[in-house]
Amino acid sequence: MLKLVQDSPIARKLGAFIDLSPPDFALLRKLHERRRRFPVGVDIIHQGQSDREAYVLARGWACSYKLLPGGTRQIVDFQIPGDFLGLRSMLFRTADHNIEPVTEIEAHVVTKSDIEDTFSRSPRLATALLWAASRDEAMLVEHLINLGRRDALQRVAHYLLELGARLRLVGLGSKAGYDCPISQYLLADVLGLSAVHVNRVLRQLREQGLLTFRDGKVTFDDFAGLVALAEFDLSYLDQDGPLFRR
Amino acid sequence: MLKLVQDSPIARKLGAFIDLSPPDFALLRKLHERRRRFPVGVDIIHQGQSDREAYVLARGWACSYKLLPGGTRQIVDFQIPGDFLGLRSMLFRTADHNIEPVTEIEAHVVTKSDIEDTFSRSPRLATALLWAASRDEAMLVEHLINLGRRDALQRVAHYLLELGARLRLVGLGSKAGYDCPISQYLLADVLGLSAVHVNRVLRQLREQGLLTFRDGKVTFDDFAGLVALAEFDLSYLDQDGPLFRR
DNA sequence: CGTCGGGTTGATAACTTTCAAATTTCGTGG
DNA sequence: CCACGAAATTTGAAAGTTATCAACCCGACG
Repeated sequence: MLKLVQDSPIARKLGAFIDLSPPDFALLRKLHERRRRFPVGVDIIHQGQSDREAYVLARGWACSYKLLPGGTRQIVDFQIPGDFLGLRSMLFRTADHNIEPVTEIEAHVVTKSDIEDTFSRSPRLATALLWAASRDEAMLVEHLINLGRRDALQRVAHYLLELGARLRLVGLGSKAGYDCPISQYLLADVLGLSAVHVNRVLRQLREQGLLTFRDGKVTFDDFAGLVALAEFDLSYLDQDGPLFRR
Repeated sequence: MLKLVQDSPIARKLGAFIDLSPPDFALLRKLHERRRRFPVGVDIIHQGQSDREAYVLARGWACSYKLLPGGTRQIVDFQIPGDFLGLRSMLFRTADHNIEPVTEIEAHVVTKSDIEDTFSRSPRLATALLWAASRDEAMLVEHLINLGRRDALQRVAHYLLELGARLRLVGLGSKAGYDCPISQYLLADVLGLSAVHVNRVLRQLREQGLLTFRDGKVTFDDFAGLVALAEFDLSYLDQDGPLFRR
């Protein structure tokens, strides 16, 4: 069972920041008690809602998004195993965005008191949580830059590379590629492009021998070339191994 | 002196979230001890740097940005009095972005131990800090949506409205308008547009009687019309008065 | 004065969206 | 096993938005 916890996505991720101690694992194990399953397509958190519960994604993919009056939507990001869902809405009066499973997902419930417990019992783990939140924000910033200053080709390449790096961190991908259950429509909504254009860009990347996205799999055909094209520098992910050691 | 602290931008801002108690003011007053001045145009934090110090902006405007290999840059956001500078880079191995004063600024130094102190001595104030951080992230998300799904006209209108709302919160603006020391070039870099296009859009907004941005002043000529055009809904700023009361 | 940064404007080029339609994929029921 | 319909992908053509390039203007300042 302890081994199970060590292999969980959240432990892998936090373990990249601090060396987790046995008591830390115990706290994490407690998180694993309340596991809940959610079907595809039904919001698990939605704008305006004010219940105070967050989750750690254990299996499957989700996405956080906001709907605009015009009917369009912007996906803020996809969440993969080990990511938090709705941590910010726990602190706000009302949730300011929606979260929806992209595949069937399983998630662990995190309550406000869990967080408070963690903060009082394990400052180290608390630091790791803050680091995780900071890292989420850094990804948000990079995403902002993607939308603001990169053209569609770079944008697609950069985002798929980032997803790859995040998945590697939790053991779900490699430099060869990864399973990616998102449609071109979803990719369009996260990248601020139209689905049609995403399709064209994917073709271009494929024809240039850089990457193939087909049948729910992203394959990096030329990792180095892709990194160069996207000007991808993963230092913003801050994942070069534990910063604080025991 | 106590009065001075209560009127400080940071106290005004946090006061919108919790009713601050006298001990809270005392802690905030401590923050006000180390005040430092920085000239225009010289980075106070830059990418890759790893000293661990953050600031609370007391006077003037700053901006956080990232440079891209091509020579372009994306401004992540402008910071106004009461905002934190570099809180995230304190937690990261190395800063992942730059911060540069837009005007001459004065800022209060915040160290890691200040934060730890606050967390242990005043859980209420700590909550307020987390709220402030969450609010920053919510603004980042809204900014992302701006870049991803709004055209240039809405984008400019929305951002200038947001700045107005933020400035009102710290007593530096009204629904009539505010002083805004940023050039059209800077506005272009924060909105992911070219300076030329920003100029055209500003002209359009002016000619439609919506807003005037001239001589360092933003004037809302038709606040309601502007809100409608930008589909501006400030609930994401979560500033409808203290959530937690004493 | 002369220069320099910021603002303004016009013309052209590039990129991306929109609209429309064909094709493929895939789950489901016959 | 095949047929069918819905959803996702693919492609072309036209329209729209924004960037780029190139001037010109203006006030601040040495």
